[in-house]
Amino acid sequence: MELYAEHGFEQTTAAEIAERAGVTERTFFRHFADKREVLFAGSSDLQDAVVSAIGAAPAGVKPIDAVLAAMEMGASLLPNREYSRQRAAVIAANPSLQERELLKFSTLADAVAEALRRRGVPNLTASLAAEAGVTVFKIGFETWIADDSTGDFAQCIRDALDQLKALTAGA
Amino acid sequence: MELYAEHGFEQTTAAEIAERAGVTERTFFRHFADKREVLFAGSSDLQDAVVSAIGAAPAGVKPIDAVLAAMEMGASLLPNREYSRQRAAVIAANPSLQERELLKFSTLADAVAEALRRRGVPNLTASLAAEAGVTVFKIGFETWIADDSTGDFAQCIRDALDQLKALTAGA
DNA sequence: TACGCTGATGTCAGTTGCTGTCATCAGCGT
DNA sequence: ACGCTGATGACAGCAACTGACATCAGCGTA
Repeated sequence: MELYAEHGFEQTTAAEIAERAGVTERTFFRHFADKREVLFAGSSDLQDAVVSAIGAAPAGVKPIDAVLAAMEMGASLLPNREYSRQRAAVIAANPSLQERELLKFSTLADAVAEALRRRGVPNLTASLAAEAGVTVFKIGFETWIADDSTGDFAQCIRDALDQLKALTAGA
Repeated sequence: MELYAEHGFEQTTAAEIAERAGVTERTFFRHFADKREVLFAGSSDLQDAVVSAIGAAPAGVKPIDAVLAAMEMGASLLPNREYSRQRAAVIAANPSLQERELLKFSTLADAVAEALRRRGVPNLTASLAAEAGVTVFKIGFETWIADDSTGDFAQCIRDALDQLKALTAGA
């Protein structure tokens, strides 16, 4: 993060990261699949928590509500706002990092959909609920780290879902 | 596409693609930013069509309906189902290609949101409507190329949106 | 026709991300 | 003391890209 924020992602070589960490470049690539993965090390923890939260929801809870609760819970696992903002800035400055982040979200959505299906939610419904959940998480995150944001992350997510509901409500 | 489908994406070198095309490797990289971009050459056409479709919607149309119409229109620009299926299989077999596809969809969503804002749609609403539209496009596409699919692409998209509406409807 | 401009291509060298392979070495149980 | 195992270092190598320069075809113009 230090090197990426200071010199930019592309200008930072793997050798420099390894040197800063006091190891060899080869060792660096044993710990991280590639240069980008460094910024997404904790994403599997988030996914595990969200998936287990879905599984722990009481029976009878509607899919979208189970997903919302899981996302709010996952929101509490993120680092503080200042760090999140800096990390987001690094990612926003580089397309290949955006690609990786999108893949992580996509993988998360697939895992959420799978967790819903295990609860008996039909195939298409599970996929759509999962995608909707990830979308409100993403948009809620953007709102949260925006300069004029005041509320907490979970509130931002709820607001986004309310907006989505209003949007899709038939006329 | 031929080489990717035959030997796989990673097993195909840029030199081989260039040779097949009768040009130098350097020339190949002058036409495509990287190895992956070959499979996404037409994505900007799709984006342009969708964005202009949003702009052409009659005033007073609700955002979600304008987006739906634009997505149905964009659906008609894709190649036939057999080719789309083969291309999807190549992408599904390689994570880095999935990343690129996700980035294209994300860029499309941003462009759609921007087009909505030009129509006076509020910021957050525009983002959510755009994301919802891309989601139903993606899920509709998956349904369309599924083995047991019968209807056309536009119908798959409408079905996905109907499901999403049912999902987000309050109890 | 000769000239000069422009855009596309070829050539070549170089950097960097990433990988396979083998040696080394610390820790740890027997 | 011995052997096993997991982590690391050392090294060579491949392939994706990039920058710089030369070449060449086409094309308008004097």
